Amino acid sequence: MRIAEAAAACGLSADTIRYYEKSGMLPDIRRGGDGHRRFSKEDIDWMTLLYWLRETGMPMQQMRRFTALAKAGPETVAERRKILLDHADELRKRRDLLDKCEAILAVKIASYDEGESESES
Amino acid sequence: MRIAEAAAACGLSADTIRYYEKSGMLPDIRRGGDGHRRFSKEDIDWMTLLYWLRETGMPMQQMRRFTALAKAGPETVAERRKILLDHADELRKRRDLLDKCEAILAVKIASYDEGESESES
DNA sequence: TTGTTGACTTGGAGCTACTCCAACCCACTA
DNA sequence: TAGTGGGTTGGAGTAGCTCCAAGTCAACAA
Repeated sequence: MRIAEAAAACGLSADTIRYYEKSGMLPDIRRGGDGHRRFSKEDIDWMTLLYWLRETGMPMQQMRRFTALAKAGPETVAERRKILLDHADELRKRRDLLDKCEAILAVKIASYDEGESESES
Repeated sequence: MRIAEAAAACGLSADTIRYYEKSGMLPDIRRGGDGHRRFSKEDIDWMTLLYWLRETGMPMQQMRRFTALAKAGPETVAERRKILLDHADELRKRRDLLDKCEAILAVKIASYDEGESESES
């Protein structure tokens, strides 16, 4: 699979995929005789996971660590598992944040509705 | 109120407050005779709102627009209200994203638990 | 055979939203 | 008078992309 198709499949842009490769966040990607990247099913799965991790704010440093562990072999599963568990924890915190902000916005919007042409806060 | 106290009160760092001022995202901040910024209760309220908007991913451009409207006077309340409503919508989308990612992580973690020393994906 | 097109390559510049730092100023206390 | 603790500005550095120029290569059309 070429980079354009891979990008469509995993959600990352072609530019981002190249950037992630340079930054050591991808497994070693095969090249065709033309020097172009060829992505396997496993590569796509990996990038799809990275897409979700990024989309929900995992820092690149952690993604790099995660990739390094995956490259190192199956004996690193425990640490990889912990990284994902920690991230799931982060997600819950972020959701709480969103909820709190939603409440604040609701109050602010309500103040616009009431005050209408008098409050300036 | 000086900048350190203001930072503690609104959640933004002193550096970020200065940066936001330079970038036109704050109302005009008073200065004391020493040239130092003095923040009013209203300034703090404004920055606290910005803190939440940023924390939940509102782009600076939109915050600038929002500030410009607030400076322009009460006849802009309708548009300000719309900005906040739109952002509340964004928050809901982001929460859906978080939920989806949590589900994906759960599957991945489960695969680590089962495969334990055989799956490599 | 010779363009032309289209997908890819690399390296590097530009962007957002900070964050940190150097160099400086001023008020106050010991 | 020296030191400390606040603040000031301007500018450099960072993360994580995103875009672009210049080039390569394969395939197809005239």
